[in-house]
Amino acid sequence: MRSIDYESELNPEQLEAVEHELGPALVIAGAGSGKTRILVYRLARLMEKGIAPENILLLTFTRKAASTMLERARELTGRDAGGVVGGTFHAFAYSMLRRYVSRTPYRNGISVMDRADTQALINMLLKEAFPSLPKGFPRPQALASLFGRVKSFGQAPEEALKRFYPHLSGFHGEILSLLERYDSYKVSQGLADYDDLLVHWRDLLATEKEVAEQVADRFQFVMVDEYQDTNAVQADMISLMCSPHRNVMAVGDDAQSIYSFRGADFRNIVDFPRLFPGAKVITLVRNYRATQPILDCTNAIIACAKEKFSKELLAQRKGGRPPIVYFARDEEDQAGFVTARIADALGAGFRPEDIAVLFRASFHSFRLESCLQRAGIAFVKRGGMRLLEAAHVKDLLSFLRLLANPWDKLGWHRLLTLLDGVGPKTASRIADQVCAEDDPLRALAEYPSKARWAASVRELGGALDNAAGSASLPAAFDGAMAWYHPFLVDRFPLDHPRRRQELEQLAAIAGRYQDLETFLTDMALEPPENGQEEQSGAVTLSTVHSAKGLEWKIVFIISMCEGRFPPSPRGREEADMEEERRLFYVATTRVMDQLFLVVPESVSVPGGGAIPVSPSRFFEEIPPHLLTAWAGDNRSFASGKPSRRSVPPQPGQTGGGPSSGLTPGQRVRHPIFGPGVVAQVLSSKKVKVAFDCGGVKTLHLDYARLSRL
DNA sequence: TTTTAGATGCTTTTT
DNA sequence: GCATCTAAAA
Repeated sequence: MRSIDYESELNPEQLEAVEHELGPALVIAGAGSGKTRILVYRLARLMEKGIAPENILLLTFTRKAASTMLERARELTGRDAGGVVGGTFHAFAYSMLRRYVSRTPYRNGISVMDRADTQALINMLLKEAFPSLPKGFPRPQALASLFGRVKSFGQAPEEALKRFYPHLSGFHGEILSLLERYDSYKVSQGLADYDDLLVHWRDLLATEKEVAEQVADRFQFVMVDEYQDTNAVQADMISLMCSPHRNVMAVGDDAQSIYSFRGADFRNIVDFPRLFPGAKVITLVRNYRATQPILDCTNAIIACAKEKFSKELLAQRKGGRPPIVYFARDEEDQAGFVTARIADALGAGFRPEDIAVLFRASFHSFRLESCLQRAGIAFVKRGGMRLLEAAHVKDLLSFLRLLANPWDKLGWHRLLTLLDGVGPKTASRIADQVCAEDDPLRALAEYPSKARWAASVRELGGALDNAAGSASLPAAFDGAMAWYHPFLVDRFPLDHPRRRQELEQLAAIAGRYQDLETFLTDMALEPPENGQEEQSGAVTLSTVHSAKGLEWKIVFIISMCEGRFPPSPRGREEADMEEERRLFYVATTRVMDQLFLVVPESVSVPGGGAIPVSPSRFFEEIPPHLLTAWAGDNRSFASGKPSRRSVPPQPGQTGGGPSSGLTPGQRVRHPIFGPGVVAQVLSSKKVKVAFDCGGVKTLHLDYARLSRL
């Protein structure tokens, strides 16, 4: 076994956190300050001190984070850390609920619903309650997120409604009764949505003293990662599980709280010392990831946050270059710029894995994706539409789900409506009839009807019945594929080969499972990341949310304009802007060496066409001298020619163009660097400007949007 | 009455 | 691209 020299491998603050043994502790770990390192080393240290792995609980944001940390702890100590229970709050709560299922409202098993199921169920109940939706009543999607919000608030639903949805006050009664029906339906059908897993476990801990004691006894040391993204129910859960021994260490960064839309409240982290009086608070600000010019910028961004634990990151690395800003004419130009710079970097010896492009919302990268494809640059995309949410995957999973639970009306509905001539009405009728039987699968196979769709209905029943009898999960999967394939081709004439491939990927994943139930649960709780995730030789494209906790040498943040990042402020509150700022902070703290901020001057709108947009408001929060404007050519990668930029002169601005008429001494304003004076005219396209904020910049008039003062 | 096709609208972010 | 809405066809 290797002995670890903690003093030399950790800085003093890290060491303090790692050596912490008993009692509550809160570690405020700034971005890049070695947060994972602390958790891993502390895990190792606890085991070294003789704590049994079984007595340690590690709650993380993704299962992957947990398994990575366990693996690293194992490498560090040479001991098996496999006894440590680690995973997401949801997965942990689910496993506990299963253990104590007899004490829960659920009689038999619990199956986990994913978002699509949740949506479908709400839709069904909504239609039952209101055959036609009252005017102004929230739509199914809005209702689903409302329910989630209300339940993760952790208090009486009425209170949550009053607090978060005052504008719906006219419907509160209806919403509450719908919520009640939704909850009781799930219990009666053995279903649980994400929030139910947390809420039921919390309730069990709160009401059954014996359970709480047993759990506290089992998990004597609890570590919580990403504490800033916990919601009220999760905080309750921690408090209930840890109150006997108080050996809980929460690690997080209030500045990186970006999940309030699903009930996370960064005040949890601020309140931790109050929840656990006497908690040791350790703050880590030494940043090992980036260089000071980058951190000056990120510090400036987060300094504008209204509520936070104040801290400034300090670079431990020397040198470095400030972020580079590029103004793109439109999204095509933006894509071309990023592609060209990526090609440059690859040419300069960077590996594709060193590079990432980040954006606020998944669809922002569409243009870039096709541009990269044309350029022959491989990429993987994280975040956005999950494999599981694609229609064809849902179809196939519905088939499998019916094998596990033949009374799953939602599954029936989905499959039956695929059949020619069967719409929602017919599907519901058949589902109701079949579900009343002891063996719904067989009942469908023998479904008596003379309608023109009767044969295809019986065929579906036969396929299901057949697959149900198959020996293994892969065999059942094959059965599902055999039945589904004709529908796949019919429904997706354009891209069914691609979709088929995805289904085969899914089949490969399913092949690793013994048991159908486990497979389905895992799919809901920890969906596979888009296919071959850690694929080497590929640049990463990612939403900012999915980039949390990761780092790259070169990072591009694209679509840095109003309406994209932040998204249109329509009906949004200041609190949302605070979260947007934190999100921007998360994005900028992913970078190690070079950060590019790309600002399109126009973006395309759904109907086709483009509208002009202004740079993101967050630029106003960064002192201009901390940024550099891109001064090189933008070679359009596809054509190999410099892209010709003809920016139409905008009101109050000098257009690009040779006759910009700027002369030394002229006062100008730059959207980012602010006011300044022209120091020297280098060519018809280039001028040197001395900015009032200090700093002389050479600006390319095609790129810089200078306005005369 | 039910189904379907065709148009429209609308897109944060995720366990 | 997807889900929902609307108007025409079975």
